[in-house]
Amino acid sequence: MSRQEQKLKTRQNIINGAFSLLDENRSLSAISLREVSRAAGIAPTSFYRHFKDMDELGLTLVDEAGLALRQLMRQARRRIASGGSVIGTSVDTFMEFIAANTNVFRLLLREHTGTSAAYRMAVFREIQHFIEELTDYIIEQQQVEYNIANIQADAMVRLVFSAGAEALEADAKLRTEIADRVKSQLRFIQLGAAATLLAKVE
Amino acid sequence: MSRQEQKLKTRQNIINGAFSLLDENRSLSAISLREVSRAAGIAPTSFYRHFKDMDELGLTLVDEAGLALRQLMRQARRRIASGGSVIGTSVDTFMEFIAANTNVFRLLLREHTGTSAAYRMAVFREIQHFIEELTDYIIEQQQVEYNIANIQADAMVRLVFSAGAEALEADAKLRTEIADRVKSQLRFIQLGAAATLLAKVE
DNA sequence: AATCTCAGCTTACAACTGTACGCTAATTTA
DNA sequence: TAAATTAGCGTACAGTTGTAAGCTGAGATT
Repeated sequence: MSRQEQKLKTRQNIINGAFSLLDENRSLSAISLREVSRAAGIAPTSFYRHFKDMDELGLTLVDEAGLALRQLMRQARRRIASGGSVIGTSVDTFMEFIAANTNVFRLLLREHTGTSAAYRMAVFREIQHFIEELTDYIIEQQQVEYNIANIQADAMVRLVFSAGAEALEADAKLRTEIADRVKSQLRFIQLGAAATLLAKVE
Repeated sequence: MSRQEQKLKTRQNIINGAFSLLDENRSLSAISLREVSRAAGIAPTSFYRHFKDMDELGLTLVDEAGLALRQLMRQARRRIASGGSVIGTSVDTFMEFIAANTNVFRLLLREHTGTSAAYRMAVFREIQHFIEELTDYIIEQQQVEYNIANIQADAMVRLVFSAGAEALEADAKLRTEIADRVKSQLRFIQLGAAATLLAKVE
């Protein structure tokens, strides 16, 4: 194996090791450089050959999580395109994502309100990106003006994320209840936004 | 001063000291027993005369925060009763609360998705309580059935909390923008819920 | 083949943590 | 007044942390 390949592999070991430590009771600020190194199978000081410090690793992890989020959005669209209700399919896809990428979602959720301003802003940017994509989609689908679509998308994303947070700790049965509830809530918003639009046209 | 009085005072010093440490970059799990003791002006080991461990102190802090939340609800009601729009007044009162009790709100927000299951559940209960109160209020005001009122209240509380999180890091100008946006979102939900109700009646 | 580069290692240290143990001094109780 | 209780203190210890310093050996370059 070439030197470059080996280095990339170790880097990935560090990233995977870090994600594996981010379970239900550890946040980024609670995992130590030494732990991550241990999980990656390297000496603590070797960590510095790959990342300046834990903050740099943390931002890398947030980036990876954002990437996963964008893939999620693409998958939801694909499913809707091949015939599915927009709200129902989106929420179901999101819930599946959470179940399959628990630690990734938890990272976003936790660092969104976490103790590092840099992480908070990084997560904030990823979520804003998500909202913007949804805004475009709503404009396209419902022919609404940007402002209303954006407010609507913002509310929807916040509710879905909040429901996701609750779903993280719920069993299968409770999860479908949570999913049903958030679907109702998204419909309320859709209806309300449409009504507001009509009122403006009059 | 009697022994009992002194003890209560020291206990309060510990609680206040802990709150003062919970600024924008420290969570409950990130403040140490020694720091809290230092802030309270006692020796580290004296801490144990008041709390079994940091977890017990943490739960006490969450309780205090929940108390503040209930007072907030009462104040909003009073203001609405003396002539104010429900949504506008509620949001404004909430935003004032956040500005005046930043660390209290931050505690709730952070521990809601934090690393301790016990804290998460404690905060969850406080928020549920908040949602229940709002549900009753909506039923009373809008004569809606429980189920719809509860889903509506749930969405409203989640959006307001989420907006509050954003407001924590915003300047005055951005804060009013956030407040305006969340007001629009709450109106969407109100309209949507009402429309859903009508559809059911038909 | 000789030299350079560099990922990873070992050792070391100062700083901080929670908490066990036993003491003191002052209030409370008998 | 004598005895009991207890809030708070000082000392001590083992465990963890980040990271500085310098070495090694193998891949890369010339």
